[in-house]
Amino acid sequence: MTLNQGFPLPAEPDTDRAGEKRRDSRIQVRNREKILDAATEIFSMYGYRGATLDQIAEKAVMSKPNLLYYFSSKEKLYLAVLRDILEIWLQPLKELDERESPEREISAYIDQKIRFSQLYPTASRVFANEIVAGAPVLKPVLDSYLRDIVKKKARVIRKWVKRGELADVDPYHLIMMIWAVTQHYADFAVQIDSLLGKSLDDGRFYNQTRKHIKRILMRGILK
Amino acid sequence: MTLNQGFPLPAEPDTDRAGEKRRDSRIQVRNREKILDAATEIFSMYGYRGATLDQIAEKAVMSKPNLLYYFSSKEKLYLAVLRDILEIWLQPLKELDERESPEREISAYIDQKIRFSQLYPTASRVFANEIVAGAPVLKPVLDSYLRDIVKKKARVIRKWVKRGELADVDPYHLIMMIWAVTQHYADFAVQIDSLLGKSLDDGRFYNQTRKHIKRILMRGILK
DNA sequence: CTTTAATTTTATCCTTTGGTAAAATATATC
DNA sequence: GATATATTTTACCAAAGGATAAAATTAAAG
Repeated sequence: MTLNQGFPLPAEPDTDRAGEKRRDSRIQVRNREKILDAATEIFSMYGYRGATLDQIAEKAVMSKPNLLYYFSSKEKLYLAVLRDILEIWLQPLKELDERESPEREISAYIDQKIRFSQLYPTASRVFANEIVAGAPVLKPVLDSYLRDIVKKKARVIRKWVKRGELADVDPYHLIMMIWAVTQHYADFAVQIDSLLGKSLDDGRFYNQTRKHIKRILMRGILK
Repeated sequence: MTLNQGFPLPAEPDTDRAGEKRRDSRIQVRNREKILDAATEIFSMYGYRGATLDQIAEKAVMSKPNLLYYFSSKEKLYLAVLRDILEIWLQPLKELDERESPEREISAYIDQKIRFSQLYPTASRVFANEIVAGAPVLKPVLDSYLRDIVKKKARVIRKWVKRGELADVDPYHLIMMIWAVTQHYADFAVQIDSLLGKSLDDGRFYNQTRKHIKRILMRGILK
């Protein structure tokens, strides 16, 4: 468990293979992708420690040593998976724009988050797993990168409140509330399936969910 | 991974040791408790597969074979942990009473859920882990027991809506929204700590959180 | 005190797992 | 088509992990 030696998130396209010649042959790209997909699925079910390279290799239809040819260790592979996820996970928040109305912006934000849950449920679960586990790898990123972005966006929300366009809500709690609710539909999908027999794959259910979340939240925070 | 052969949840006080003599000596009780506590903590960090008996034994200050003297397998231990958790997890929902006002009842429900997050954050994380992993063990319980309770309580909420005491909300989405938001503070505690340097252990923060959640949600759903 | 039963320790087993070495095969370049 | 390079396979290894056996110790009962 000595995973984590600082996280080279933005920039640095690839942890492995620093400064090499002729990278990314056709077959490289295809196999790396195959592996990352398989790894995402396995990590989402068993977490970092619980996942095994054998499982991942099997899911990627590839021998274990062959997998290790592309990612030289389980840790490197996990980092690569997390890096991919973090990028798409963070994107939407950055777009909150104070010049627009909170109604429009927060609504759009919720849309994007629920979209993410629909499109990348397994990725969301890998992320959830990592955080629930205490973020052994991502902690540094949360403490720096995420912290900064959220602080910035909290300021935006506070501005809306001051302008009287929003009820007096705490920006941090609001953001976390949106995260909690939207991610729930990906992370706890099994539970939802048990209760309703539905998932976000179902377009009708997706829209119903989206609208419902938005209705309650927007009603709760708009003046 | 052949965990799960039906879940003997309500009733059946103990999976192991069915029908034995002289159970529960002083030392038995103490050690079982010590083990369950340690196991909860380890399972919450690594999930079922990722946790090891060595880690659990170490945390319980006990040799591995000694641990296995009390719980004859990792699986049995996990089941025991989950059973304990499920019991306290489910309790609050059962108490929703249609004869009272939704304002009062839902408010109380949120209070209880956030209380749970404060009192048993690691337990909450074990549960989260299990669900995120696809509920390999709890699926049967979700499909039967939980499903029934939630269905019943959905009816209560629907009644409130019909009576015009509540906005036109979908009961299932509402329940899940409450789950999502309240559990978030336990399950994603590291993230919250990164962003705010606070946790529900902090009484001030606990109350602020509780009130904030309630304010937004209640505003969102009351007429 | 003994004697019996419960608890703990020590030694050990077999399987799984992350990872390596080196041979074999396929692909690309000239 | 020969040569060099990239990819894949086969055969392993050492450590970790769940579990058992049996001896040693401690606690309980008479």
